[in-house]
Order: sequence, then structure tokens, then C-alpha cells
Amino acid sequence: MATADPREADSTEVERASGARGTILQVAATLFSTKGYAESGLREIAEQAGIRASTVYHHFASKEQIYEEIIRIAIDGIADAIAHDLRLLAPDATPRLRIETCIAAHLRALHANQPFTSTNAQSRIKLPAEINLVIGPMRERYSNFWRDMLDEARAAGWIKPELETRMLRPLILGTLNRTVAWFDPTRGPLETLSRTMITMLAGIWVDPAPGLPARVSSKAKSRTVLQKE
Amino acid sequence: MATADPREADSTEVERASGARGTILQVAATLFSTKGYAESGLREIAEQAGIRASTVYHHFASKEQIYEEIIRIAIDGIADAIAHDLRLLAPDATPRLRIETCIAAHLRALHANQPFTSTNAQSRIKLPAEINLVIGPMRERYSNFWRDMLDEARAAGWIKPELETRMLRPLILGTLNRTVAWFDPTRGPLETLSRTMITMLAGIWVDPAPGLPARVSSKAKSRTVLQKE
DNA sequence: TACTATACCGAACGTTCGTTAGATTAGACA
DNA sequence: TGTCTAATCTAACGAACGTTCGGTATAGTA
Repeated sequence: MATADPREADSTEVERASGARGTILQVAATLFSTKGYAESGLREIAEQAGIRASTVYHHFASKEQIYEEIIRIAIDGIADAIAHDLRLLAPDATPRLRIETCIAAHLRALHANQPFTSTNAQSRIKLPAEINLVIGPMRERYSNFWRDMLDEARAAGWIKPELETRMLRPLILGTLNRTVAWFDPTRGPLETLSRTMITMLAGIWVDPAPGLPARVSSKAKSRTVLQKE
Repeated sequence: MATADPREADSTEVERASGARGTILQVAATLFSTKGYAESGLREIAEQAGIRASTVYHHFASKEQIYEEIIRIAIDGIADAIAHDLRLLAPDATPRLRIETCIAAHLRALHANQPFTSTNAQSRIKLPAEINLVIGPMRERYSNFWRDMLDEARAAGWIKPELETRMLRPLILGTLNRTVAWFDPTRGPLETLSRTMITMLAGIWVDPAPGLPARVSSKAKSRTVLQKE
């Protein structure tokens, strides 16, 4: 592993990236999320990482590749957190409990990797197709997971029929992702945010009582969607 | 008015800005909201406006001033829409009806001026203090309006006590503002979005029945906060 | 006709950008 | 010790950036 080309970012468990490469990612994510992609120069990234700009190119092929990897780490972190928490759930958990678990897991991962996920959430950058080829499918897979989960909950009669999944899904995900723009974990526990969010979104459900089964859904399709292939 | 320095942007009713100045604002807002501030060059803005880059400086002192004016238009449009709709409400309207009216008005103005409000909603740009001196107070005034309105509704017993205004306000505003990133008004009516949003957020209220008075609030302070001074 | 102000232009300025080339250092292994 | 490789450096490239300067065409007014 020590002799591998560090430019090769084959795996997704990149958080452990030690040394200069990991420092560059951390610094770049912090800068991208606070100042924006274009406003963060390579010289500034390098300086904060304690190296020169040219040295960055020993670890990454381009500035865009740094960005791509930040996004990948962000999405992977969220998907992993959700997959983990869902696995802890009883197999007959209600759709509502499953969705609320996902909301809490999403928020937790969002603010655990804050510079990375914040870069992802506010990503407006028009990138060449090559990079979107990697990131696009990752985003789509995560979107599909939520769409499936919401559709199942709706089919099982848990969601108010007038709420279309087409609007509900981006509404929920947008609400979650927006929190990186204002929530300050040093001024209050994340759990308060989670509880407030889940309480606030209670208008989604047909049944007003939280977490109690209305009708048992069988064979939830989305249960395995997020597993690594 | 025709002899006034066009660089002088004294008034806020700038939407009517005719001619090149208005075109520049429209084009710049569209570019800023899709590509980002730094990624939108002055030459590109000028080209899409049908002029040369140097001519832009006959209408604006700098690129930053264009940005500032876009933000101002965006905030003004939303504040005006809310003030207008609130004026149509009966004076004894319930806090819940007032808040839901504001949600709908905010969404309507948000998507009526989409390029402008979208630039505002995703504004991450670190600007010199001079410009934040203008925009900052505008944003703060609008935030305070919502804080007051939510505090009053809470004091009147309409909002679930465990939901702190400190979290509820950015949550709601964030949810609203995030819609500019995904909602496409050509693929469905805005009213569906409004209704979905209001239904979804029903978890806020103590009383499950929409719009019915629980206790009548007297002398709502926020009723006049948004008026022009 | 002469004057003035507005709107525009082409050309250039100095700076910063992402990136590359080539040289130098430090550590691992034969 | 000699060799190799990874990691870093200094220096520079061309391109693009926001901005400025000086000039021109137009149109209303004296």
C-alpha cells in the first residue's frame, strides 16, 4: 500500500487517509464549504496544509479530483451511517420508525463530517462530465433509496395520500441538508435538532402516534438498497 | 431620472430597471444562481447581455455591486410579498394561519424571482464588510420578523412547547429556501409545493386542526415589522 | 452649429489562477 | 555503499480574471 500511487483513489474508506493526502482533503473541504470552490485557491489549500501548491499534484491529479473525493467521502459517510442504523432495527420495524431512523442517521453523519458534507450539500459547481460520471450515480443511488422507502411507506398506508413522493423526497432531503448551513453543534446537542426535525415533520403521517404500526409492511425493498456492491 | 448616474442604486424597486442595467441584473442573477459567483466571469455576463465587459462599468461600480443588488432585489421581493399577503388577512387571524400565509408568500416570491432568490439562498460568498453592511441588516430584519412571529405563536400556545424557536426558525426558513435548488415550476404548480410544505410541517402545531383558533392572540407585534421605514 | 452627457467600444493593465517541468532531499532496501 | 522511489521544492507557463483608460457614436439642448 505504501508503494501504491497515492493518486489512485480506489477505495471509499478514505477518511483514514493519513499524511499529506488526508490533510489536503480536510483543509480543502473546510475551505470549499466556507468560501466556495472557485474562491479557494490551490496555493491557499497548500499553505494551510503546510506544503507548496505544486506538491498537491503528487497526491491529486487536479483540483477537481480533490473536490470529487470530498463529495465521495460525504456521500459514503451518510450512506454508511444509514445502512448501519437500519441494521440495528428490528426486521418488523414500522415504515415510520425506519424513516425517522434514516432522518436521524442522515443528520448525524451530516454533522460528523461537516466540512465534507457541507461541500456536497451546497455543490453548485458545473463540472466536466467525467467527474459527474462518478458522483452523479452515487447521488442517484441515495435518492432512489429514499424514493423507494417513501413509496413503500405510502403503499403501506403510513403517509398522507395527498403528499406526493415526487415533492416529499426533495423536501425532506433538502430540509436535512440545509441544516449544515446554520446548525452549530457547539451551541447545542445534535439530538435536539433531530428531535425537533422529526417532531416538525409529523404532518407527513396518517397516524398521529409516533412509531406505532398501522399496518405491517412485508418485504421492504429498500432494506438492502444501500449495501455496497 | 434620465440624467441620474445609473450607478446610483438608491431605490429598491429595481425590478423595473429597464435597458442594459436590467438586462445585466437578469443575466448575472441567472449565471450566479446556476454556476456560482466566482465561476461567472464579467465577460460572460456582458456577452449574454449583448454588450462588452467594459460597458458593464457604466452601470455598476463593480461585480460585487451587481451581486449586492441582486440580493437586495431578492430579499425585498420576499418581504414585500409577505407584507402584502399579511395585509389581506383578517386582523384576528390565528397565529397558525398567519404563519402558513407567510410560508406560502415566501414560496411564491421565492420562485417568482427565481434567479435572484436562488443567488441569495445559496450565497456563501465572503464579501468585504462594506457590502455586508447593506445586506446583513436586511437579512437580519427578515429573520427577526420570523422570530417574533414564532415567539408570539408559541406564547399564544399554538406551537408545541418542546420546539424551540432557536431551531424552528432556521429549520423552516431553510426548508423554504432549499426549494429553489430542486423545485421546477414548469413540471407542476407552485401551489402543490405550498400545500405539501404546509401539510408536512403540521407537526409544529399543538392543535391538529388547521387554521382554527385555539386562543386569540392580541396585539401581534410582528404585524408591522416588515413595513418600509 | 456647438456643447454636453450617455452608452458603448477596443485595448491593455496587473494579478491570480491551475498546472507543469526540473531539481533536490530523505528514507528503504539491495 | 549504491540505487531507487516518494515527497517536496523553486520557478515558470499560459490563460483568465476584474478593472481602467482613452476614444467614438448618438442624441438632446443651447
